Amino acid sequence: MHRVTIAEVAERAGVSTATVSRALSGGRPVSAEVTRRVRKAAAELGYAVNPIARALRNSRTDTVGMVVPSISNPFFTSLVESVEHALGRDGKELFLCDAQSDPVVEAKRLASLVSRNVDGIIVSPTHGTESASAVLETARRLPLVQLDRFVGGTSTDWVGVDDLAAMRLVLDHLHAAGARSVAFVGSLLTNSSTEQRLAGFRRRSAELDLKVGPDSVLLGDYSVEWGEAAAGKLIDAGEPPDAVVCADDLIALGVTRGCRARGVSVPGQLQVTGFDNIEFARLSDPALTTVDQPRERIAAEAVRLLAAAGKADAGEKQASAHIALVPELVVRQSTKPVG
Amino acid sequence: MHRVTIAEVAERAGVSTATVSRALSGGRPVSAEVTRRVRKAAAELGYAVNPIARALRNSRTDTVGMVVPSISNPFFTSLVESVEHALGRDGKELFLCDAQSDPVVEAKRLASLVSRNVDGIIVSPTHGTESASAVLETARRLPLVQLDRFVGGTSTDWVGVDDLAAMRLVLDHLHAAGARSVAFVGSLLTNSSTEQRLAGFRRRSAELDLKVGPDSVLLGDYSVEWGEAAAGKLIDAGEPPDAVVCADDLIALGVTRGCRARGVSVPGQLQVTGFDNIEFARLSDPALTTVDQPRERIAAEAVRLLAAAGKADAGEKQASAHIALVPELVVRQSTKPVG
DNA sequence: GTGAAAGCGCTAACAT
DNA sequence: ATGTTAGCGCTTTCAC
Repeated sequence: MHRVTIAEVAERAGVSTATVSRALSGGRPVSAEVTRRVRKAAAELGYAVNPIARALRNSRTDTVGMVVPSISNPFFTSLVESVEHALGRDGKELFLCDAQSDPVVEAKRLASLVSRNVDGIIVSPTHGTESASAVLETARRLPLVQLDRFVGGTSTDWVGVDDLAAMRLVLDHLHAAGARSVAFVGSLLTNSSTEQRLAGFRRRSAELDLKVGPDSVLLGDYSVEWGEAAAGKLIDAGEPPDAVVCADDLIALGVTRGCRARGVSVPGQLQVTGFDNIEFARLSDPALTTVDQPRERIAAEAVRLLAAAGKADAGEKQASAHIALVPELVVRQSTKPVG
Repeated sequence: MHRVTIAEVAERAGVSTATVSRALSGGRPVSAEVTRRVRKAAAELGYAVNPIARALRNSRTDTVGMVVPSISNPFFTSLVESVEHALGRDGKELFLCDAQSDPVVEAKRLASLVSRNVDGIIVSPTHGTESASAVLETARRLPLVQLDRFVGGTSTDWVGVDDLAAMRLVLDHLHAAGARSVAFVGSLLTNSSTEQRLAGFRRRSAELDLKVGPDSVLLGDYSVEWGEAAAGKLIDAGEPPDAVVCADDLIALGVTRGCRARGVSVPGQLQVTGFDNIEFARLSDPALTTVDQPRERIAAEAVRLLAAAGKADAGEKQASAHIALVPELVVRQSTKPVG
């Protein structure tokens, strides 16, 4: 139950601890013969570096921290998987934290990651304004990339999807599928995703001359329950729209349920679209037409930015990058087929 | 961009570094006056302990590692949430790792957690046999609790659900709901969950004199796709059973879809049950009758065992505990109402 | 109750 | 190419 240290390897190989360090991890030249002896000794003893000692010495941990708003939201877990893929290629590990949709918890997690000397942080902020101070403060101390969502003063790197382009795809499709009046169901405007998507929705629906009734923009939260409630409001108010555009798939699944509960057929009487393309979007009935986020690409860009920031770190802050990737529309059965 | 150290706090408070350490974290007595001065100095400087230095010194990290088979399985993410709750109460943090359903990745993650000196590990092994060596090896070095699933030689602590009791609940319900022939759809017998559940299924169906056809036990993996395929096999073979018992909710959702695709009504012609009670079990149509796992309780027990093992660690290994909690049946619309 | 000093395991200067 | 040594920031004897 005793941990093998570098000193024991050194003794066994008949060299100094410095040489062991260099032979195993160092960039510095060590003779082939010695390297071989050291490797052998290390293997025999079952030596593994102590990352804690190394981190204390190097102030580098080869670990990236990630904070997501909610680990139970399938979109974020799929994003986590993609980030792990991308980091794996660089030999880095991921320290994942759940903010539990609470900016206070989020701030704690960020502080904890900083104090643990992670090499960089990937965060999708829970709240558009309340998360701002913690995120910006963290960004002053460490390389930080915002993913998907972002907070107010966008002075940090960000990677996400082009929400405006996404809404163009969605509305163009609905227009082609015969919709003439549309509604939008999102979360309260406390995060950038809904904000951007709503802006895109308004702009494109105006351009296409799609009617948006006065009570046709409903904001709640990212949940099935809210989608269900929103569908109720739209239908019970009379004159429901031809189509409902949702800010994420969970909401869209709820809207679909709400419609069914009230005997409104989807897509027959009312078309529904989602956003994110989570697995259940494909599995629900009717399968959801939605916007597919290029997760792997998003994750890869984020990891790249983080690595770049880590290197440039010495040479003071460089200009921050905002990378908006263009998403794809996945057409399924919750919207009408287009000629 | 400079990190405040204990030395600076000491200087400002006019005391030694040892005193600062004792005043802030130590159990040792420090005069009230000095404590106050130290606290003040620390606050003014914005001091926060460096967990890495502390860990190197103490070989304790106040961090627990957790490894789950798949972070995209909603059951495991909900379990993670519960574990976080339980740990939060002890002021510990969670280092979460995804094994990507691969024993090789799992072994790497376990090794990494060990080398990072986490105080203990909670793991739900991906594989009943292939995970065994890594899990047992890890358990020799650190307090370790298996959650939900477990590997072969159960010489470590384990917390989960009483699968046999669960199957009794399920089959008793189906029997009361009029089913006379039943089938079972699970994953290959490479993990304890399916194994136990299948054993419980066989025993109770025999006791109740429920018919289990020769081709009525289908094993694949924990996925919607497999459930769908399995439903196809059962139906296409002719003489489908009255009810299909599934080893988890994802499979059950798939079976339901498969039935619908073939025009078999659920629960009219065929009843379906799941296991876990993930969120989508409630949301699917028809809503799924399933076994609810007492996640919070499972998590709390796991954390308690880990803490106990941590303390007892000095006094050599104590007997390991196997805690099987009794689950509840949640009756919804995928089974027929009972008188 | 408080201070001085050693040392956790590692790596980067600085020798040689 | 290799060895010697200092020190990352903290806690904990051991003195007083």
